[in-house]
Amino acid sequence: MPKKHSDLADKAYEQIRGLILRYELRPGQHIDLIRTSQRLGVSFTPVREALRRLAQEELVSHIPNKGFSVREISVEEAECLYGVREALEAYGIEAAATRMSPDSLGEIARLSEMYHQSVLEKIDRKRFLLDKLFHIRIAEVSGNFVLVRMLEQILDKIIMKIRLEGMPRDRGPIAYQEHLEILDALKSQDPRRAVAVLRKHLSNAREGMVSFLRSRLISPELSVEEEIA
Amino acid sequence: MPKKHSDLADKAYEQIRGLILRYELRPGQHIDLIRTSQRLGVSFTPVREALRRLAQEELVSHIPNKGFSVREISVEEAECLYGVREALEAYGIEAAATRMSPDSLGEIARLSEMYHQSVLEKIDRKRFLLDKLFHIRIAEVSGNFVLVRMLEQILDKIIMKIRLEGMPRDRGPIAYQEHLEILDALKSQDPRRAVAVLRKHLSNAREGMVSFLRSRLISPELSVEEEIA
DNA sequence: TAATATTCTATTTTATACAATCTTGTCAAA
DNA sequence: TTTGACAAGATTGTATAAAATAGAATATTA
Repeated sequence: MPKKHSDLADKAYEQIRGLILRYELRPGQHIDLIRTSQRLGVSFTPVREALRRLAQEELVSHIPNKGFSVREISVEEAECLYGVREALEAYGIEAAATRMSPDSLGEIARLSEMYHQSVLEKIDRKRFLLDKLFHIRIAEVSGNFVLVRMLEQILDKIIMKIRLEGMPRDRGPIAYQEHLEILDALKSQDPRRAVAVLRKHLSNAREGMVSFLRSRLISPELSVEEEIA
Repeated sequence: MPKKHSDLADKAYEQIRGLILRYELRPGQHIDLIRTSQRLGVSFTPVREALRRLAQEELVSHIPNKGFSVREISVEEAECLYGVREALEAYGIEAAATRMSPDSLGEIARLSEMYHQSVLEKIDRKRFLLDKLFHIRIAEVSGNFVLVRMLEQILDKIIMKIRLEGMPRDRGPIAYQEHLEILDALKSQDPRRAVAVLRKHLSNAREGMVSFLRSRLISPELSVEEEIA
């Protein structure tokens, strides 16, 4: 009988990571060791090791003698993340464009349609996941597994930021159209066009994100004023 | 004020990382918890947490119930690393080219000359460090700190691989010339040329590395014998 | 003899107790 | 208001024991 995970620290890592990405632990929130280990039904030791890993990954921050907390991603950092994302994905799609198998193309087309569905249904959680998968699958075809791993971490952080703060409402359908263009470039095995279309797609997305985040930046102070009044 | 609880796990992390990058712990070697914690003069706990972090960073591998060992980087992975490196650095230098201050340019020029010195002196350790600093400083000017952190991790792994296995002998002086070309492109604030020259530089370096590693692949036993002797 | 179970041992992993240290907030004195 | 002592609570590090596991050694079976 094969046991799935016999590594509690590993399990704790996956679980806490999930809690963070699903906002059951919110950015800025202190992560209480006792509470968390009770929640997961294990002792401190594996939880602590999990948190160290997450700190290395920069999903949580650690201040010596003060403990762990869920990392807050600033607008500036989100922009940096997008910059790196563009560089990585552009490289990935260029390599992938000439290696696309019919199977891969089919899979990516399928993901596009599912993405479209989630846009129509307005289910954010599903939509962000499918968007991520669309981009990851393309990167995977490049054959560069180092790239894939890094991109996953980048995307998770970007999603963590924008899923909390929100995005322009009309972005979804446009993104779907852009996905179709990317797919089309991939079908015609045209690396240069694929790169160009992808770059356009990502720069649009970044623009939307940044302007939206900056516009929101004014309101939290207002709410403080409101509270005083 | 005596600070005793100032994060031993962090210190252990830095120390073990150093041991790995300096080959005092060799790729493939099992990392004994007892021995290592004695060596660092601390108990298991901080060492274990450090190793978890290093596993997350993929400098050590972890097999449940078997423990930790220094990661071995294959030729394929080294190629992947180089691919990502090119993508990241190309993006970085493009952003940096228009933001170069005279100070930054001076610093980078100085690093180039020190690199040249280390090539002439044939001190590998110094040479690899200065090469890394040259590339990192340029990336820093981009202002994208996410990029810098990722690049540092990539470069450390590449260095870890090629410092152990070796590089073509004549690569040093050529690399120096290429560094000068990069510097020149930066001085003239020409992003496109900077990117082009950098890409050429890195693809030359990758070529050299890959062909050298593949040629060594035939006689790995020999090299081990030599190193022991 | 070969294949398969079954101990056994060493190591890793987890849990827990405890001490040392650090942070923070409180309260009184300046 | 500021300062500093102090207590309460949390974090960190150590030590140690219990549980789980892998790998080797041994025994059993066919």
